[in-house]
Amino acid sequence: MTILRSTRLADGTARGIPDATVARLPVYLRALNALAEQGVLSCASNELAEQAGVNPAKLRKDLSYLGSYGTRGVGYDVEYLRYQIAREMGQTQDWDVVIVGVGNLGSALSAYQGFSTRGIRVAALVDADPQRVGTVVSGIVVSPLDTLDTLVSERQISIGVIATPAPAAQEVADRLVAAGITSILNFAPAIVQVPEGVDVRKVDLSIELQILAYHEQRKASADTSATSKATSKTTSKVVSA
Amino acid sequence: MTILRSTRLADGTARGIPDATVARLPVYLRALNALAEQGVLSCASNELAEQAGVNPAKLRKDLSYLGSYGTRGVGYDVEYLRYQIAREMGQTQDWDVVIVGVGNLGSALSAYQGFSTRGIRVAALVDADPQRVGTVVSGIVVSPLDTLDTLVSERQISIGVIATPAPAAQEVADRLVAAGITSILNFAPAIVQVPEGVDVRKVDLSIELQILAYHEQRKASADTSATSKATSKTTSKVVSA
DNA sequence: CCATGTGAATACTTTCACAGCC
DNA sequence: GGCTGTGAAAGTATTCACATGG
Repeated sequence: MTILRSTRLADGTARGIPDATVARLPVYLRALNALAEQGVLSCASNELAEQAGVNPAKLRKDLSYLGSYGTRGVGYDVEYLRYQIAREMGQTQDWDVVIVGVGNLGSALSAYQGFSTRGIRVAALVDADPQRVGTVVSGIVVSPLDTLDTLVSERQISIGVIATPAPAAQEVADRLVAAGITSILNFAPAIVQVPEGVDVRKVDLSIELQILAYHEQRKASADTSATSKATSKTTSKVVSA
Repeated sequence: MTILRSTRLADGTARGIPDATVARLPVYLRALNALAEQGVLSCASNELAEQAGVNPAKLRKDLSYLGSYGTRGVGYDVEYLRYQIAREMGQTQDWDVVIVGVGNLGSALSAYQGFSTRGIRVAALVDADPQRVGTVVSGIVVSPLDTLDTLVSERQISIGVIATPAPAAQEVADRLVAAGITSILNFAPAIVQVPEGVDVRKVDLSIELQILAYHEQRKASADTSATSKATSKTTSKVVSA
């Protein structure tokens, strides 16, 4: 809906990194971590871009929003750049999340290995089902839904994850907001309404597959039209992530 | 990397729906289904847009790429529009997917209720671990990784889902491509390289949380700068999905 | 009248191409 | 010489505002 971005902070500091760039910084971070593990100390934008799966120019433009952390004629110091991006992304601290809904998806998320190394810590699990409350999932005791307020304030939780069925999503979002959460990741296939100032990101598993199905369909029909019309140039479509 | 889009098909048919629009059509479809279930027969762009969580103008523009399926002064016929979008998205047929990797995430995906009503059918499960092969997950027997070719061709599978750990992702992608798959949804936190003509979409759970953490951090620092400098206008930032 | 459908305006993103600096 | 950092250009996406037609 509405996106207001300050290009300049109140104090006059130039900020306001474009959304598209913010979404890629974690990818660069991961690529840099991989390089660091291989013992690579320095790299050029080409190499890093290749690792990250993006165009080198885009990588450089993205990094330019953070500052000038490279050396002309040389490249980037892996460790230094890694630190700068991590700092920008707020990864110098750990972020505690609460997962609401401990079904298949919620359980899988709570067991996900990739979070800890990215500054994400699953601090609490919550479920509305009394049958699940009290059970231990991934080493965490599941708490009842109405303890959200206490959990959030006591454990300094700043991010909520909705992993419930769709019908419960809006109520859970309301409760998260009431508990003071201002960032929500929603896996439920439902649109949740939140007050201004609260960020919601949505991950919808079927939608991703539906988008792929759409492209499959187009490929298929392009093929048939190509065979029926020998002179037609078929469309090649590549969307690399 | 490279995105080539044909705005016009070989036969001259006007096509080439923008990517951003394609990504939203499933959302509209879901909203329409919800309305249909409530017994709503007709709706205006405002209502549908509200349900879908988008701007009405954007909705109308999106729909205009499909054709003129509304009635001026009235709105859209729910069932008719639903069918038109479904057809455009290739949802008049079912799409079979194979999930590679039956760990926590793969299991959760195979049990996911939301797929069947969206034209997605989990047709096969595959894992490299001999311990898992032969076990039954969500009613499907897990097959060994090297039977991919047979599975894909015999069951007409067109979409592959990678739900393995990161190090295995590239090899799995290669095998999927070798088996004839041209659409891949990758949940592994790794960039996979694929040949031209293969679509890859990536869902990265930690990245979504890292993006939220970034915004949290900005909110926090905006707050502190606001308290330290009473006259400064703080930035309000809302990104609704 | 009223809500759609759409040109035109605006905003954002990507890519190019080269000046600038090591 | 070579690679970064960045203006400028090209390509997409969103939003506005109103002509259009039921």
